[in-house]
Amino acid sequence: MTKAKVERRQQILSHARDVFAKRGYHTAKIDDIVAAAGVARGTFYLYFEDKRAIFEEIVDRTIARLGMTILRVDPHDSARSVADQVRENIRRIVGMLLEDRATTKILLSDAVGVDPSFDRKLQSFFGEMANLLEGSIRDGQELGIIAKGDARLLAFLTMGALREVLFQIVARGAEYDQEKLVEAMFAFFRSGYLRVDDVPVPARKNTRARAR
Amino acid sequence: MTKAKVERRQQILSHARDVFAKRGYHTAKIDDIVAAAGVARGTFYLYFEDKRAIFEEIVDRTIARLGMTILRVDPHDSARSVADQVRENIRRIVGMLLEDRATTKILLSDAVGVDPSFDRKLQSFFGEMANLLEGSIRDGQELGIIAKGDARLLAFLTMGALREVLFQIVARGAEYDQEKLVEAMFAFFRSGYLRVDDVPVPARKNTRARAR
DNA sequence: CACAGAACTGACACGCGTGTCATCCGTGCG
DNA sequence: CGCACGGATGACACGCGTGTCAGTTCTGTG
Repeated sequence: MTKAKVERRQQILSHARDVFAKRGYHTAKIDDIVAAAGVARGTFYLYFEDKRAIFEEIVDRTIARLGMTILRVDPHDSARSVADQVRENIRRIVGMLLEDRATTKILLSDAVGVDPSFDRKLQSFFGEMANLLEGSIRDGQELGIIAKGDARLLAFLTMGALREVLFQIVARGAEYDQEKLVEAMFAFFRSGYLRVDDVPVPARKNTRARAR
Repeated sequence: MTKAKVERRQQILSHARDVFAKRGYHTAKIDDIVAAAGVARGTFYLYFEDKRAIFEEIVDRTIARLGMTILRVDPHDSARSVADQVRENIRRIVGMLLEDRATTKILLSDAVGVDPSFDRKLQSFFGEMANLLEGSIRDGQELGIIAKGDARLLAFLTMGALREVLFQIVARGAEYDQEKLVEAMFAFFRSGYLRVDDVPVPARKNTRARAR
C-alpha cells in the first residue's frame, strides 16, 4: 500500500498551493503542479475537477479559517477591556495569516482576476468582513468609544491597512516581530500618527547651508 | 480623410481601457477590444505590438500621472501648515484617481497577476511610493510631528488604507463626497478612531431584556 | 500464484485566442 | 479619370495548455 486517497489528495493540494503562491493563478500550469507533486498529469484529474476547482478549494479553506479567526468584540465583557479584545483580534488575524504565508499570498493577491465569478466571490467575502467590522464600529460609536464618522469608510481604511501590511510581508519576505506588529497596528488604529496642528512649523533647527 | 493616426490610436487605447476595466486583463480578449473600438482585428496590431503592450501603456501612463500628483511636504513652508500640505496631497491623489475610474480600477486590481515581470514592475512602483512616504514619515518623526514607530510599517498602513478605499469606490460604484472623503482620511491618519483605554466598559446603559 | 479491481500514467486530440498577411478600400494627386 | 499608396480588413495558421482515455502497474485477496 502506498498512499491513502486522502493523503494523495492532500499532497497534490499542498504542492498546488506552493505553485500558485509562486507563480500566480494564470502563470501556474497544471504541468507545474504535477511536476512539483511528483505525479502524472492524469492523476491530478483523478482528484480534482480542474485547475479552477483546486484553486477554489485552497481559497475557500482559507476564507473559512479566516472567518473562524475573528472574534466578536463584547464591550460589556467585564474581564477584558475593549482595547484588549481588539488587540487580541488583530493578533489572531495576523497570527493566522502569517502561519501559512503561501496561502495568504494566494488569498491576498493571486485570487484577484482569476475569472469574473471568482472575483464576485472574493468581493462578497471581503464585503462581508467589511460589514462585520462596520457593525462593530457603529456599536463602538454609540458607546462613544469610537470616533464619529462614516463607519463603512473606517471599516475599509482598517481592512486596507491590515491587508497591505500582511501582503507586503508575505509577498516580499519581510520579517517582523509579530507582537511588535500587532502593537504598532493597534496604536495606528487607536491614535493615527500625525501629531500636527494646523499652524506651520516655524523655525528650522540647523540650516545645512544658506541659500547661495 | 478619416482619422489621423494618433486619433485612431487614442480611440483604440480608450476602448481598451474600458474593456480591461470591465473584464480584467485575462478575461478581456483582443476581439472584445476591437469590437468595442469598432475596428478590425488587424487594425489593432497596426497600432500596438500586442495585448500586453497596450495594457502596459495604460498602466504606465497612470503610474506616471500618479507620480506627478504627489507633492513633497515641506515642514518649513511658512505659508502652509504641514496638516494642510498633507491634506492637499490626499486631495490631489484622491482627485486624480477618481477622475478616471476605469484606469484606476485597472491600476489597483487588474494589473495584479498579469505576468511575473509585470508584477515586479508594479511591486517596484508601489515600493517606490512606500519609500517616498517612509522618508517623509522619518522626517516628520525627527521633527516630532509624527508618532514614533516603524516608519516603513506606517507607510504601508497608510498606503493600504488609501488604496482599499479608492479600490472600493471604483470597483463597486460607491459615491462619496470627495471633500468629506479627504477629511475623513486625514482624521484617520491623524488620530485613528479607537477612543478606548485599557479598562473594560463597566456598565450597560439600558438592558434590552434581562437574561431569561 | 493468479486474478480482479483500483490507482496511476502520459501521449494525444481538441479548443481557444493570438498574431499574420494577402487582399481590399478610399483618398488625393498628376 | 486613373493610379499609387497608406490604411484597414478578417480568414487563417499556429502554439499552448488543458482535459481525456486506453493502456499499464500496483495491491491485496482467494
